[in-house]
Amino acid sequence: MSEDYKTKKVISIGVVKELTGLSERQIRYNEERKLIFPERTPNGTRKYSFSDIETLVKIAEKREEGVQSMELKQELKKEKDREETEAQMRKKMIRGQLNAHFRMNEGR
Amino acid sequence: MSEDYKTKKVISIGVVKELTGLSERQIRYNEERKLIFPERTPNGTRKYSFSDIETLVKIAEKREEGVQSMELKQELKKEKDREETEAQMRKKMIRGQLNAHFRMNEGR
DNA sequence: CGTGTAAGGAATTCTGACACG
DNA sequence: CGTGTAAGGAATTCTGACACG
Repeated sequence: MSEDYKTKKVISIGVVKELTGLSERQIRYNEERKLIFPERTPNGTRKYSFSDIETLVKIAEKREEGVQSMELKQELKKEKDREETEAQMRKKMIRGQLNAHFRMNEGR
Repeated sequence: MSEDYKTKKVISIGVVKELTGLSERQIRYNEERKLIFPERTPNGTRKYSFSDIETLVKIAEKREEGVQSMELKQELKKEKDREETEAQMRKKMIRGQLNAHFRMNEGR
């Protein structure tokens, strides 16, 4: 529980730089544009997750194709919405199965 | 591939301190005793994985019970050996299934 | 054995700004 | 728009050592 290695914000900008090949400037710029949302330690140091790193790589690829921040933001939002919809679907499916299960046992 | 969030060494000692509640001294001491193996950045900063953090927590619990480093080391080694044995078993099982599969199709 | 601490240095990260295009 | 850079400050991390028990 609460041990989601992929989304936990524990990585400092130096490591993100290594892992993505981007400059600190580029990484911070994507935050300024509201494309990623690192957390801050009490003293203000940014902390990123592996998920953030993946997003940064995707963004960098798109940018090379000439895609601008506004469009990137909308693409990311769409992606997020889609993921949330899928999560909802899974929940409903589980609920449905549970209901089916209990109906099945009602005849006891 | 190569995206194992749990074992990738990307976390600095400050974050490890937060996540485990241990002091830097305690964290470094466990390395000195060869119980954990952080990597180093080019300039010498230690980098830990989520897996290291879990190990540290386990060690801390044992230590409170009075277990010493030598014993801890042997326990950890046993654990590691067991995991490796399990990995071997899985490989063998897969190989066995593949063999069975091909034998089945030999009759064609 | 395991842990705290003061010491001094080296590397990291942060912000706001100017620059280029 | 996206990115580089110099500037100055604040916080992090490192090592080797002395201390206590």
